[in-house]
Amino acid sequence: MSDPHEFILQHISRHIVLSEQDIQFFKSVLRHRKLRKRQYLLQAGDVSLYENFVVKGCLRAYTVDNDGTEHIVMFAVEGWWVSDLYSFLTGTPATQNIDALEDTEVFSIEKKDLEKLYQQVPEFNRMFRILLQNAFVAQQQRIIGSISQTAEEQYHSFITKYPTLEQRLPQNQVASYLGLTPETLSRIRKQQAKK
Amino acid sequence: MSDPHEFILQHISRHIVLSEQDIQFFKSVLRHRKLRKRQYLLQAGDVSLYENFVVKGCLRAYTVDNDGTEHIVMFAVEGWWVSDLYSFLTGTPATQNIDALEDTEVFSIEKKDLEKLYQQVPEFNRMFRILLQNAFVAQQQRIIGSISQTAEEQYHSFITKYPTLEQRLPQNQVASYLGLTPETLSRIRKQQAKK
DNA sequence: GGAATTACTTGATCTAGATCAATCTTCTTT
DNA sequence: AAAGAAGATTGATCTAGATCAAGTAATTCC
Repeated sequence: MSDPHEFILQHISRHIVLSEQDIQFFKSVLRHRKLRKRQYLLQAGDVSLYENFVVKGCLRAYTVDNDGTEHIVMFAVEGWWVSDLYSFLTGTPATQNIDALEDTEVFSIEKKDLEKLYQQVPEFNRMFRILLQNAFVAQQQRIIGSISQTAEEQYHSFITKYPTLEQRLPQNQVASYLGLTPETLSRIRKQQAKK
Repeated sequence: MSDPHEFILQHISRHIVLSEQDIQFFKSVLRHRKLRKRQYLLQAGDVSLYENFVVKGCLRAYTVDNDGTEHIVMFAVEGWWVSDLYSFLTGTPATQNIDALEDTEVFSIEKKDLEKLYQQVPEFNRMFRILLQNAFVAQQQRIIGSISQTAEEQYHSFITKYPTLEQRLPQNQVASYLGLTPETLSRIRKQQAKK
């Protein structure tokens, strides 16, 4: 499994079955890239030209508001796809930044190639349909949490849902994902330690 | 366009092209239903057995928290699809309620039929992939708004994004969608009227 | 068409979480 | 291994929006 192609093909085979020919074509559109920790994969203002699959490491997509505060849109670890989808679909400048929280390896697919892929191997429509359904459900839950739960409840949901992420991420990144300040999250953790 | 089948077929033809045979099969899996205002399409606790397309009227999907407060997950007007997707996919009891804010007509597709549809007319994978991409983008924006904007900013974003919905919905429903109390929304509107 | 729900408004008060500030700890990088 | 940067903690204070309460305006429905 040290071969990165092996890893992505495994992932895909969970949802669709590809012929040897399909696999060859798919591999041919993948561009393998390595990012150092803190390196950008996408900067707000540029157009998101690629859909990216994380092979190793961890990325974050985030926006920066008027007073310079970062707000995390999503994390992407091994097996996740990430881009600024709106920018990718429309060709308009990205509002999101994507950078590496750890040294990271990705496969990137260019938009034109992805379109070709959908045509030549329509099964990929099915795969992304399924992945997007799952993302849709997760996002709805995050929205409901965000509008109906206290900070403490949201944090608790987060660690139950993503126990490994919680281990792996700096606390301030989790705070930003939840829409809290690092101070508030620190206090919540202190509280919980008592129990 | 008074024929409801005409309406849904029009919508679908924006994304995919169907043969006469495909159309016949598609129509055969649609169940047309009418709901009175306030009538449930789905109650939390029941399994979401259908994916529903709104032909006429307006639905809301919402959860109810421990103190009985409702939180709106989404609205669905003409041309939108709605279900408790998690329940629909997994067969587990729904956490969401769906009911009618106006007298409403929908087409419902049973899960088994939808699966058959994906098999017999794989183009539907493509269509739902595209619709889900759009939903993904919209939900990301809602999440970012919710964790980074003030109540006033969120309300402003809402009316710019959904001007017709804003007209059509009771104010307290909009408040609930935004995660605000009706009192707060009322005060925001009063503020804005001054300007 | 009038009673009864349901929706909206306005005021007074409260509170969860933000902000500001200072210190401490843990990683990075050389 | 030491210096610097980034992350975490703790305390004091502030504030946006919630809650509680009471009244007014719209709808709904017999």
